[in-house]
Amino acid sequence: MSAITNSAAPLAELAWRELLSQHTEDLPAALAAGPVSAYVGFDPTASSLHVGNLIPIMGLVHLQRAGHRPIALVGGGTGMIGDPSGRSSERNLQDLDTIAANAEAIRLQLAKFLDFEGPNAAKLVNNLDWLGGLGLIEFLRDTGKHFSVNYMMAKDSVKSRLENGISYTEFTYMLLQAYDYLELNRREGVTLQMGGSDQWGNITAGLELIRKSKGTDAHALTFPLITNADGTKFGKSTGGGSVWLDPERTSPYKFYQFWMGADDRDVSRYLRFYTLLSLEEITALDEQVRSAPERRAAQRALAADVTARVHSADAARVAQEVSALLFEKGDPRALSEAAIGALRNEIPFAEYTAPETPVGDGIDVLHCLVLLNIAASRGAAKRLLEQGGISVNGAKVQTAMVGHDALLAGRHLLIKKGQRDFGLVHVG
RNA sequence: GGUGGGGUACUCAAGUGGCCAACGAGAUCAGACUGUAAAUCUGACGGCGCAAGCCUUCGAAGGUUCGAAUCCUUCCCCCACCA
Repeated sequence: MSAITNSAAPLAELAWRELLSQHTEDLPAALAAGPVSAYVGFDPTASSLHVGNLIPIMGLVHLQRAGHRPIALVGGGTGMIGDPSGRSSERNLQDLDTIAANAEAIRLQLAKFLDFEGPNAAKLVNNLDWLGGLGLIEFLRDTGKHFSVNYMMAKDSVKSRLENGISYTEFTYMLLQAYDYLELNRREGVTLQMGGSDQWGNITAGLELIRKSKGTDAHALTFPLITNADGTKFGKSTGGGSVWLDPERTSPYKFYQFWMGADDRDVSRYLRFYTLLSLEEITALDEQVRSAPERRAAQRALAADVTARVHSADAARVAQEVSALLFEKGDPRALSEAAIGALRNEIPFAEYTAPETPVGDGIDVLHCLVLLNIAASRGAAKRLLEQGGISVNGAKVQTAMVGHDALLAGRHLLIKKGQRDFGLVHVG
């Protein structure tokens, strides 16, 4: 997969994909000169990466495809400090065990994107390995000495926090990141660090440190911040929660649906960002968005591609089939028992248990909504019902009770909230 | 340590003794319209409850009062300036 083709190619590729924010001037020459080792850092603040991390991951992927060597750094050490970049308030510190567990989980997720075999095999490192045993005196002598406070205060990440306060700990973050870069430069010959555009300041601090301690140059590259056309934050599901790469947190079906829901105005960019489809293929899909937007061909391609990469080709196929079942087939009452069996694994499912104080005869739909976690409380469920937001087996319902005769094959109820939130209940 | 300002629901932000579950905006959810899109309009938006109503909330704990987010006391935290 990673035959060395044209080492300078990734820049051209990143450029047409609109993934370049800024980079150091002589980076093109460095990439053209031969394989380069490049790294991106990931914060182990959660036990899973989310779709917001995909851009830097894809950056590594493109680099590796062009024959360079990608290194993913898990911030087991820096994660205990917290990066002030892009944040308005102080972080909560996390304990060691949590961070170690998170770092390991993230490592496994990254392994899905990068090739760890071959001449330019990817590598995973954890900065706890060198930061953990770093002494304060040593750090101040060798690293702190190279930075003036004036320089540090001029960085955006610090400047924007001066009004509301920033702890000494977070203030020091950029030095630790700089130290990481220097350390990787020494250990692994890394000469390129990449990251989101908010990382520019931290990355250049690293360049500074390498230049001052070793007298050699290194490079920086940043990716643009991703925005949605409607101004909302990228990477939030319709429920407002993050879209995670971990199937336990965000099911493959939900994940697939997240991409299916992409705005027409965004989908072309997302194809460039998050898939490896060629410019020709994407241009063809763009054309389809223009001529037949209602077919959502681009969204389908996007969802299928990303789901397959993050989960598996199988998971993507199942998500696709389930989506077709829920959105494209006519009457749920015609669903076979086998089809319902497949749904059970993909959408929220609950065994029905009668509420403690039954309101009437039959099956209590409000209770089902609570069981399925589709509604937070019975009161919320009731409001949804009153507003006509609830369908059972494809038909709107206005009453809280449905008779047992409504049950589908295998005694199930298919419940829908709004346009696209489904749940399945089995009545024993 | 001193002086002044501030801590209100997911976020921003009104509210200075009863009309406050708390103005408004954003976010979110639902409905109409649609294409699983956008925009627009409508409604909902602390919890429980069919309802009447009950319960919990305005940094924390006490107190005054028939009644407090609003007044008093102590404490915690943030910001600015001064030392």
